[in-house]
Amino acid sequence: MNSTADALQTTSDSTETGAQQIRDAIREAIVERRLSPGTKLSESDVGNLFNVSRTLARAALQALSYEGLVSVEKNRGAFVAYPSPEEARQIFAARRLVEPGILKEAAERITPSQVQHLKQLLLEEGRLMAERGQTARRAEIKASGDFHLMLASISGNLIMQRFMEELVARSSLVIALYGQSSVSSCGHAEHGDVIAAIERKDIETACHLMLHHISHIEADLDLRERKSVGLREAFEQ
Amino acid sequence: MNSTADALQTTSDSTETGAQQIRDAIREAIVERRLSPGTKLSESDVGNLFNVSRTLARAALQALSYEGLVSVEKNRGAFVAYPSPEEARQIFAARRLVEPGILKEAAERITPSQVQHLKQLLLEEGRLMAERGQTARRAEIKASGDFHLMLASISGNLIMQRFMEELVARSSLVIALYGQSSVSSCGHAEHGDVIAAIERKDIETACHLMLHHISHIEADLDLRERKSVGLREAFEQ
DNA sequence: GTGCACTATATCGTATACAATTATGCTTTC
DNA sequence: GAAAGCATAATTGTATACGATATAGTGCAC
Repeated sequence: MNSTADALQTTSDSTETGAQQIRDAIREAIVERRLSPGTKLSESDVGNLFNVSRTLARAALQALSYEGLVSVEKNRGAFVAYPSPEEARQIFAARRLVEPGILKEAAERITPSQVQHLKQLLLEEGRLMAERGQTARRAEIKASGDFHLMLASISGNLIMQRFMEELVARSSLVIALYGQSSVSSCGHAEHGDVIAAIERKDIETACHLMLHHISHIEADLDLRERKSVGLREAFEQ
Repeated sequence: MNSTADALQTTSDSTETGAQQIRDAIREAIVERRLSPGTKLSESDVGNLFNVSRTLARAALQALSYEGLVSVEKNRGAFVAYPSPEEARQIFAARRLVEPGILKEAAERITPSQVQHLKQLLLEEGRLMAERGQTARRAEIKASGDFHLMLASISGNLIMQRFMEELVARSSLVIALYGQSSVSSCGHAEHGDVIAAIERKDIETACHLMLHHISHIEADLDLRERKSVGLREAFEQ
């Protein structure tokens, strides 16, 4: 769709196979929180929805399970992932572990035009925050994640880029589940601060700001254990 | 035949679905370098080898492609991944980026019994280095990687653990392709040094040792670009 | 009325079948 | 003899079919 998404595609043949298209469509729905955690994704339903056979639907669901966005239970089916509080903590721990390193790499290689691109993304993010519609909120969620993905892309390491895509997507699920404040992507201003630090080549500060930013997102979550785990099962389909 | 599958399957959970078993078997074969990079993995051949249908073979190959161990080309088939020199550099860059962080986490949480376990792994590694058989060499490769995976496991972060599994597996492919010295897993002594530093809680030194260790592995590679890329295509099936 | 057993239904797991695409080899022509 | 084009074979892409497993609904016994 946008340049970011295109840049993230590693080896995309112009003709993506059917399963990949379905996978991407479902992933987008999950990340934009149109699909709630725990929602059952029946192979037949998915197939019917996209007018393909169960074969392709199944392949797409399998792919999403490798990314941690969908959990497939043997002989029971696929569900939009329902990350546990512990899983949520590990996701943010992983982000704190890798994002400073990615930021360092990115700051060393960044070009002026890429800085402009980052600022543009920030502007777009701010514009969407002002709006009040559902679609605007969804676009805002996406833009907020795109900031982190853009940095990974600038770092030039495709492996870290793919890993960040997974972490950002899973973060979206976690926020959907445990987020408290109405402003889900609270760190808009913090994004700007990071860019500013990058621009004046103050990498050390940029890393610290990034770490605080990630911790702030996590701090907005309510990660207390919910009742019994069995209860979750009762609602997951 | 079954004998092959059984021999490869070390920890066969009865609950694992067929495709997963096949995936694990092929992955092990790739990591232990019984399958060379570029080898064609035809769906029919894989299916016949494991006495299953193409459906399961295809699913297993897809799964391996998500891990970066197999590359599937549309309408052309699956091949054992043939990482480019650039890809190899990115793999090691990623390892340098994440392993110090993992090590820090692990060092903070490690228990005395886990230290013993690490030492035991090191001993096993050394024993295998002394032997001269093909199977010993394969086991050595595995043990060498297991050291890094064990640290990830001790860190307690499942996400980083899975990521490290991918990186270690792909490193094995890279070493198979570009490794020069006969001693492929050269860093046996370095593993010991890292453990020693961990044991005396000198985390800073441990991280530095780990970084050097990773760089040493990479330094043993010959990552100069090979002739034309087209040539590779000529041999890959 | 409660609990258990059994059947019925829906969904997943796997195999097979057919369509689409690519690779191969032969023939033909210059 | 070399190159181009067509026909054939091989392989992948996708759909359908059948068996296996879990869920739920019903009826019976107590």
